[in-house]
Amino acid sequence: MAFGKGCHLHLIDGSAFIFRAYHALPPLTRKSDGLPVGAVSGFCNMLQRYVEGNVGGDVTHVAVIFDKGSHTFRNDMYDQYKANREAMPEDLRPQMPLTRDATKAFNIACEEIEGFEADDIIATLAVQARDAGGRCTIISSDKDMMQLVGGGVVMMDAMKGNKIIDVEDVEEKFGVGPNRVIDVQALAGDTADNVPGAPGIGIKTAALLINEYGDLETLLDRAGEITQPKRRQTLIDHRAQIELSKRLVTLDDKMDLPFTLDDLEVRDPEPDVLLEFLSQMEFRTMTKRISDKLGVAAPAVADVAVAADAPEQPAFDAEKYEWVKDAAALQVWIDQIYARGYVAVDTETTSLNEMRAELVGVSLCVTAGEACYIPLTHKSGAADDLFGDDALAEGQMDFEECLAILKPMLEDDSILKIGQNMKYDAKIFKRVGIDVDPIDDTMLMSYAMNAGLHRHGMDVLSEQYLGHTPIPIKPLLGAGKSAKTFNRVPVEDAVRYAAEDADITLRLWEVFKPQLHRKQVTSVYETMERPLVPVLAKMEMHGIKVDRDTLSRMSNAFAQKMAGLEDELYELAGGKFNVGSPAQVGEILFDQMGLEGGKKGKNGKYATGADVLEDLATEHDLPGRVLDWRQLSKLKSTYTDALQTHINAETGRVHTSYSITGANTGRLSSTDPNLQNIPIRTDEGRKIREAFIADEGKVLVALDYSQIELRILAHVANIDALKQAFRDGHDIHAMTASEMFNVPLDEMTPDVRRQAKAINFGVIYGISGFGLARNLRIPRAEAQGFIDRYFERFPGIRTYMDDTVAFAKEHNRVETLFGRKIHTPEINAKGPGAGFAKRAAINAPIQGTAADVIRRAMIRMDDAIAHLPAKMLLQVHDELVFEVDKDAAEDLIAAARDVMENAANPVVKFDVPLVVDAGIGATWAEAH
DNA sequence: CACGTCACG
DNA sequence: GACGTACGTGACGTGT
Repeated sequence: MAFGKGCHLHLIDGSAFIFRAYHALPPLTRKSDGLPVGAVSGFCNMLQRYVEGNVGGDVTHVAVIFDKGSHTFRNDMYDQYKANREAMPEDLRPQMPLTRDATKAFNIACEEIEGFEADDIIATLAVQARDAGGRCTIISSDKDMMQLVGGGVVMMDAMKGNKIIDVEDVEEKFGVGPNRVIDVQALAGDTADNVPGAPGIGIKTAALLINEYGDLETLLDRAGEITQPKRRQTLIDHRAQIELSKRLVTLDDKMDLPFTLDDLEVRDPEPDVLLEFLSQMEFRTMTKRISDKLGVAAPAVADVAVAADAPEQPAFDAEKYEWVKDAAALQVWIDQIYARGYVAVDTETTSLNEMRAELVGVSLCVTAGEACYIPLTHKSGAADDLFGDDALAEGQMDFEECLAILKPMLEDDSILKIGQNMKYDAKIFKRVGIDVDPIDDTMLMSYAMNAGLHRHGMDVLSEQYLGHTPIPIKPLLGAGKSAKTFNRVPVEDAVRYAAEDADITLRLWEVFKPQLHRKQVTSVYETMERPLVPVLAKMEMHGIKVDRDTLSRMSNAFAQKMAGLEDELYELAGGKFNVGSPAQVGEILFDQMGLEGGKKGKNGKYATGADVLEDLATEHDLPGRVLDWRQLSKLKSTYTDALQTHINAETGRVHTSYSITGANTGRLSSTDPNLQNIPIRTDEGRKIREAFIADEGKVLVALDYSQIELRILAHVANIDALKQAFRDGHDIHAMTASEMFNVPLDEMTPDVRRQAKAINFGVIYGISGFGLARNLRIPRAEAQGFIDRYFERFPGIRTYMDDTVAFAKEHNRVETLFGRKIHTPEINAKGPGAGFAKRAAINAPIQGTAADVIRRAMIRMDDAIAHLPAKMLLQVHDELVFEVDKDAAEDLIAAARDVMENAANPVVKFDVPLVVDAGIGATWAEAH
């Protein structure tokens, strides 16, 4: 078919795909020869997803366009063009030709031309397609190609869920239509490509000028008419540079191409060619997956290509999983487990909440591909049947009999029990009287190796490391109101699903186990991840007593106050509105009442956050009242109301669940409910802590590290003045203020101290003048002055920050003092993402080291307080909360404080003391 | 289900 | 007024 009306051309920006694939994946190598192939693998996955996404679509022609060589006609114009680009990573270079091979293997046209950038080829093809009366979609988010949009040409951002970028989006980004984009770029320049532009002029100003004068040439000719003197002079002085910039950003859309649009017609992949390539790359699982999809047998060559030392993984086959119905069948599995010495275990239950969940069945796996499920309490009737048959389904072992057989194995020292998120299963087993030990946990292994690269849920891990998409649970359980619990799932379906989870877990373990050592995280995993599982399980199961009446009384009081505020607000606004709707609040403030300074966010709504409303409070009464209402609403809905629903009916206590892998830095996170964000900063909120109480005859004890992150900063950045202040027990913020502002300590004012405190925290967060200015509400220049003075006074801090960022750029990760690795995959990206990654990289070793310290304390705590009538209940990042018999409180404080203050020993010897403050009380409010 | 907002360290 | 910016989390209500 000749390209013409009705045709649709897709042009894929190959380089963008490659770099995304490279940064998205951990460094994989081909087993047989160690060739790096991570980017190729990701590239193939993206192509495959792209192809699948187009099945049934209207695309008639497609090509992947690559850059060729690093020297283009633009370098002849300007030798500094793209001169600030970092060199291509060593392990990416050999993969470049392979991505071309991959494109051809998928039977997609693959084009590159010496001396030209991919962008020029894309421009030429897009124009050809448009002129022929067809449509063109450029798959890229590169702003350099936005000049091409319009007249049937759009862009598509594959990284943002295939968002279409059309003329309107271009106008939003550049403030001018696509035909004037190059004029704006010529003025604004481009840091990423090292296009100079006009100094001091950015996109905003450029768009303003272009819109006023029509186009760049007119603007430059009439530059003398510009009223602002500085701007006028800039344009006159830099005319040549601006004109050069325009030539640099203008894409060549009239190239002579050695092929035509017709050569790009969509072709189906040829299975033999594609699978041959994939198996050469030794993408075993992808070969299997794609051969399944194409409906052909995986080629024998795939087996040949697999290195001899890599045991061939059997394919996943749900039909092979066994339904264990009686003791004899189970015993066969137990015998296998003892012969092997380890087993992957998974439980199925009625709830994700371990304190409410009832055990429904157990699955086991000893060899990849061979797994079983032991259903125990499946019901035969459906849940929604009013007269539902609550009888047990057929073919299930007796519950107690099964547990009696499993218990000795699960508790046997010589049998390693492998789980994915073992804390969950261990708690379920604990509630039926089984102490599972010893354990390994694939989720924690992944976290130790790959924190920051991806999340660590089974679906992600299976997809990433086994190339297998697990059977989804949704279709089995349903969703919304008609959702049922797992004990209502027909046993045949349950066997496939549940046994597969154990199978996946075992396979992941086989992949991860040898990697731990190679990635040098064995000791992190074995000393700071795995031992935390039983510690947290105990804390969570113990829970903390919460008084429902206190909460309920507070809820009522909040409701009354809110109703009063609502009346006042309706009065002020001159009508009813939903105070809880930021959109409506914004309309009232900025449209209806006409207050100044409304800023709209990306979805066109006014921002009405606390900072905005606080600034407006001087103008009008309404914003302040909205803030008061919001505070009450927050306290009521998130705390006094919701906490009541979390009080366990059996224990009368609240049982949170800690996630070990929730935060990339090593911190824990807390859910259902989150007990790490109970209010304390305002008096009203703080009262909620009065509902957290000790059991009769006991008290709550809270111990928290004093300034732990600043102490760690003083140590790692090696700042003598800070270290000495901590040794002397001085007020660290006052000391900082004194050093910076040359104010003697005894003349320190609270305000100066407050500013120094903000700077101290800012440093930990990767300070910027902008951020500090906003925080302190001072002019940006003043904030920058503070920062400059701080670095002048404490030069070690700057060195630490620079070194940390340099380390991150080289290794794509940072480390805590205890060896925890935190990946920063965005650190070498261009664009705003790099700024975030940089600050995160500065913060992570500090926050992470503090997290490691308290983890170590928690792991040692059990033994240290075993002789006391005390239980550890909660962790809040730098604080531990205990419940202890009244008369043993002081003993507990002594023992726990000793553990906490010495938790870094002997691995890290801090130059500063770690200091722990303690409090005792009948409630958490008192104890803090 | 995304977003804005706000609670904590 | 080149850009967009303090670090790390989780839960709630609104509005699509």
